[in-house]
Amino acid sequence: MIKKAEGNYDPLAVEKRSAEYWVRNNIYERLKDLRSGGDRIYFLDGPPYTTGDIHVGTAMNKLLKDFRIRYWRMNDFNVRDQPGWDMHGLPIEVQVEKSFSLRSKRDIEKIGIDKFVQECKKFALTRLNNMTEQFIRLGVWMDWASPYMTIKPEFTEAAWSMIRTAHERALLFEGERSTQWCSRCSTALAEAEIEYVDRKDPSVYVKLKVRDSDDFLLIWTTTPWTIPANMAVAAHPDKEYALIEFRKAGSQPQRLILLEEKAEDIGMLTGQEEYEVIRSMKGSELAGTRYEYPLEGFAAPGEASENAWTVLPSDTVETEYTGLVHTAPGHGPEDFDLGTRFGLTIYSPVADDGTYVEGTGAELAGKRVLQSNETIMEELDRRGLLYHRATVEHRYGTCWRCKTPIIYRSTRQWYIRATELRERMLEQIGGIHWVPDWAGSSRQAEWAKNLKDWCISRQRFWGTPLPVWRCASCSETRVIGSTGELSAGHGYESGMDLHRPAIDGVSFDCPKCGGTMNRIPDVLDVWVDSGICSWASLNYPSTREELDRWWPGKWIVEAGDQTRGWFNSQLSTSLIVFGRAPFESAMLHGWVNDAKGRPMHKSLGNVVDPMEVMNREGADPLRFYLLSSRPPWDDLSFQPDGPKNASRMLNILWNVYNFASTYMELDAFEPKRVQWKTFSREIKLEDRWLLSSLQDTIAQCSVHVEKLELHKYCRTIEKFIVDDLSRWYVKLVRGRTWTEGEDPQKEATYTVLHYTLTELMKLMAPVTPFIAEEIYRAMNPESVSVHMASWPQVNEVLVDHKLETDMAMAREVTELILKSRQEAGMKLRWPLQRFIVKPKDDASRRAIGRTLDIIEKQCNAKASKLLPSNEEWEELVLTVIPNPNAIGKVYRQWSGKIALLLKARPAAEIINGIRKGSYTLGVEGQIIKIEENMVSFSYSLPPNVASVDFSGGTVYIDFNMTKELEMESLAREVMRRIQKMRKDLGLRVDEQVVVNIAAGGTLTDAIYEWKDSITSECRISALNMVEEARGEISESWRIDQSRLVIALSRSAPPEAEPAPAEAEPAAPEADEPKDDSIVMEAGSTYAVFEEKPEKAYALFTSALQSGVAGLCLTREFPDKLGKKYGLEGATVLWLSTLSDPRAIRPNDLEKISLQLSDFFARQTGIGLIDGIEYLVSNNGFQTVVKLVQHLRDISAKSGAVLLLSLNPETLSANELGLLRKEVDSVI
RNA sequence: GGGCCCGUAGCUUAGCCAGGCUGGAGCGCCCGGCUGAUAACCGGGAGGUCAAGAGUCCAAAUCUCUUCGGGCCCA
Repeated sequence: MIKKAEGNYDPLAVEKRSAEYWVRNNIYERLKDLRSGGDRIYFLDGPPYTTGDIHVGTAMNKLLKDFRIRYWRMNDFNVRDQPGWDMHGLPIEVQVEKSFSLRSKRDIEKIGIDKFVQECKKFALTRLNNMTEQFIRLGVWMDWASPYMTIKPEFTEAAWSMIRTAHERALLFEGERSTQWCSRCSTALAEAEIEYVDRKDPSVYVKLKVRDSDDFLLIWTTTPWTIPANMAVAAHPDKEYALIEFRKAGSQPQRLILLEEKAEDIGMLTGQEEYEVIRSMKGSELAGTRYEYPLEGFAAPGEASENAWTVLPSDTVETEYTGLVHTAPGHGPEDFDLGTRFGLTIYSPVADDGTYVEGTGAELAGKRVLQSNETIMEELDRRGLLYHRATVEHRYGTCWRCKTPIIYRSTRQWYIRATELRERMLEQIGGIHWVPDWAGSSRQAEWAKNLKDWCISRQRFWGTPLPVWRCASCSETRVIGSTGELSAGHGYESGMDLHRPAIDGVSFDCPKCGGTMNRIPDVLDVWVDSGICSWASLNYPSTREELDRWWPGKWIVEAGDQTRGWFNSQLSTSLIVFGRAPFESAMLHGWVNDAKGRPMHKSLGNVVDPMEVMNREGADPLRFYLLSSRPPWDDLSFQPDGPKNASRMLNILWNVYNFASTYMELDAFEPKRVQWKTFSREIKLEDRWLLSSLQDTIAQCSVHVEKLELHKYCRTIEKFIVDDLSRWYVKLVRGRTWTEGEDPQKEATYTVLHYTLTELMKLMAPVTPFIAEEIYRAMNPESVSVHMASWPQVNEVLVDHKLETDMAMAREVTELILKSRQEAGMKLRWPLQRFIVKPKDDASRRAIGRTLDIIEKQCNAKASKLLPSNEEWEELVLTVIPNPNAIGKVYRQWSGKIALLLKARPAAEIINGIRKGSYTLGVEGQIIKIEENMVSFSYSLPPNVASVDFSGGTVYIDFNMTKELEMESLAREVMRRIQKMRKDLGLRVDEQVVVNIAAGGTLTDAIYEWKDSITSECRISALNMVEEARGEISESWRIDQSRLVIALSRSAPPEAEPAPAEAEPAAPEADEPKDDSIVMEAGSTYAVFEEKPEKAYALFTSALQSGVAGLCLTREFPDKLGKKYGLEGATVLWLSTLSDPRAIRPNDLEKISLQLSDFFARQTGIGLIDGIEYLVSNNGFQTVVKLVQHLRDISAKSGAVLLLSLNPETLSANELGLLRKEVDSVI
């Protein structure tokens, strides 16, 4: 049975209920079972890093995944949805270092690698659990029980195997290169681990003295700390350089060699007054120029070679600054290349912790390089070699975790020859389906074109060990590809942890020289771990089974920054192992920035915590907001109000659900019992319209979801809920649900609402899974879960586009009339006399024609009229406008009089006359002929009528009030106030009340006139006009100028739930004095006037005890009544709208009459009617009196006793008098 | 410096690919209404040089180019 919604929309409560339901009933597992036979989809989760808490970006990321997985499942796919975790690497090492207060790598070695690594593992696992909880709270359904983790042995094996394959294919090499290095972490970093930030650095112009000359080469650099390692100067061979003499008063002239075109700019830097080009030369001519090492004696220079400290030609030099580039092959990557080409010493006097090594020079050794810029600049200045210094702000790389600025330093590292993979990678990128397409065709392809060799070794601890062993004596190397191979090593133990330091203890005998091979102590770049996850998580290469079943992945989705990250690492590793991409399609999603569009950073203090948002607004609102506000691939500026607004929309949905379920429960609506035949007969225009609109919504949502335009999907749903369902449909059908008793049209509404909510919840299940589950299950108590339902399909039978456009026109007209009413200051509660529609064509006429009563009702108009197309409304007033000029020309002195006469005549008569030929008037005995040019005509609106144009014509709105309308308006004002008071009293919608009103004048008249409507509309059992109004609550009101006091009381004590037997007091029968003084005669009718029906029941039970048959018609709950009075042997007919076999609807008078008549006709028993007032309020006084008369006559014939019980306060004096007349005696 | 994305009301945005109605919404603001879906909701109003400039076209928010600003990726 459908139950009323649980209170107002409380996202947190709904989410708790749904989440608990899912866990308690294993819904997720059952869903997977349900879809296990479907077509397979391998979804690949990009593993988040286990560093702490989820943030809005990761929430967005998982949301997109969750959405698509749920959608796939609703389309019967069997989805592999294993989530993953990236758990190795520097970020965790850095955090663990902090927790141990360690400051360097050496400190780690001091406390022991084992302890450190164990702590890293513990850290990662704790964070993993924490983050899992958070994703679950967000409503993400993935296989949280068995995620893949990059620290597991199968990942180590897969990584080793990949590296072994790379080695076999000659794609693995060790080389000395200029490496991006973090001095704090003492390790190399890959491109993907570098974060670029704006940073201020020195901008320095340094003079290098040309040998055996007074000329200087002018170089520019931002890294003075690399000058000790200077080995050469680069110049572009094709550019024009010049030797220039700069002159300035009070200074020695200086001769500098630089790019000729830059002479003026450079001169201005130091305020040179004039310059002279002594000699121009090409860069190629400059090549070979020897200069003096600038820091001789201060820093130790690198080892000399033939080209050391000379100008070298290089095409990479740009025409910026001086065009002469300081070259330190031990540092910059281009410098390194140039140095290698010209046989320079690769000199890097910097240790792995970023300090100058011993022997660099007394003032430098042991100093941090980045802090030595100043020392070096001062020294250069002292030597007269500093031409100019300033600062520059530029983008500079920092370590992704500790934010230390990177340095370039030449080291020996292990590389994957990614450059070899480039062509194949581009080809694969072209074959992948990218969303949006520029993500692949432009971005990823652009990245791949610039692909560099991948440095995979790190000098750290917490990571997958590099599987390379090397002989200490002969340097023979061996790459291990599996634990199988490893097991042949010394120190290997079965099942051993493959991490450092345990793995470092495994050694091999050198096959070449018999020496000992030890592992190179490096670990792998973490991007290797995540790069191989598509097969490592399938336990390949240990077994092939899962790989064959699933691989390659169907779809991945990550933020745009993964172009260089996960997208790249997956493509690279997969090309090595399988020669193809590991996924078929990829989607890019945007970043979630702060409200102003700036990226969220702890340092900026603008980070939004998704858990906080969920705890405040709820997960469903957050989800809906994140998906609805922008296309997934655009960046999103997170608005603090966003989730709140989404919640407001969901609240409207909830209100619709609340509305539907309230009445469904009240009427015990059973969707299964609805018969199509009845339904299709009773269905009304607005029902068919909503059903059609729903089909549109389904169709559009399906298209949007297929195109992954989730924002459009969300907006389509929002529009349907707010505009169509709530603002229009519910408004239209409100009246139907308010009718009492069985009503096929009401049932049709329920059916439509039930179907609509059910389908809508299926549509919403992927985006707001919690509320969708609650409403879906409330509507379909026998169903297990909305998430096990199938994605809705359009039912073509229900589509009616014509009706939709017609209804749109009806809404347009309604809105215009309402607007017009508002402008006229006429409240909606006051009935409008009428409106007239003048359609401009037949189509509009048909549209308005079929929806006219809807418009009428919505505008609260008593009547309306639809004119034939293009026909003018006959009540428009035709007025004649005399033309004094034309009249005066002919009739001179009479012209004023003629004009007056014309205006006094009916305009229609005049126009008809003129049309027929002429119209004549008599003025002072003269016949005056009115010519066509003497008058013109115009239509004007009758008084108090407004006209508004709409797309299909014009509407005339008649605002004229009549006495009757005013009465009705006042009555409605009274009703509204009673309704408000009912609510204040906290009554159920179907509960009866007694109302006493003290009012005067017109108001009293209005109330009398509309009494029937007021009593039925407000469920009043007795409405009394009194001098002084008293009741449970009373309130004083003002309507226009009149005042009134309304008092309101419950007519019966609130119906309590049937209480457990032991709580119920013992039947009071024995204690109650029986009133034996009254003797009831057979065939008579008695009325008992009493506040509570005690005497009546006493009489009834005593009669029963004498053995006669009894029948009781009551509003009381039968069980309760039985306990109280012990009505053995009596039939109880229960007046109630609830569905219960004993219940009989209070407004079903025919049935009531039938059953009672049947009883009274057959025997000489006693019948008690308790609750006359209830019958009165449902059927009107007159009708009930007729029933009483009818029963009285029957019982008089058969000799039965009819007993009526009623509270005299509930009827007016007049009514009581009338009733008295109908009975034999009043007790 | 290059590649890509974005720029529409105070804020968040639809429309742009396939040029053509009065550039639609939501939030906020102001004014009003409704009252048994109601700690809700509904209507109206004010608020736009569609980032700027140029071009194509009968017609440009939409197509092209340039510039400026923001983001991502890379030099």
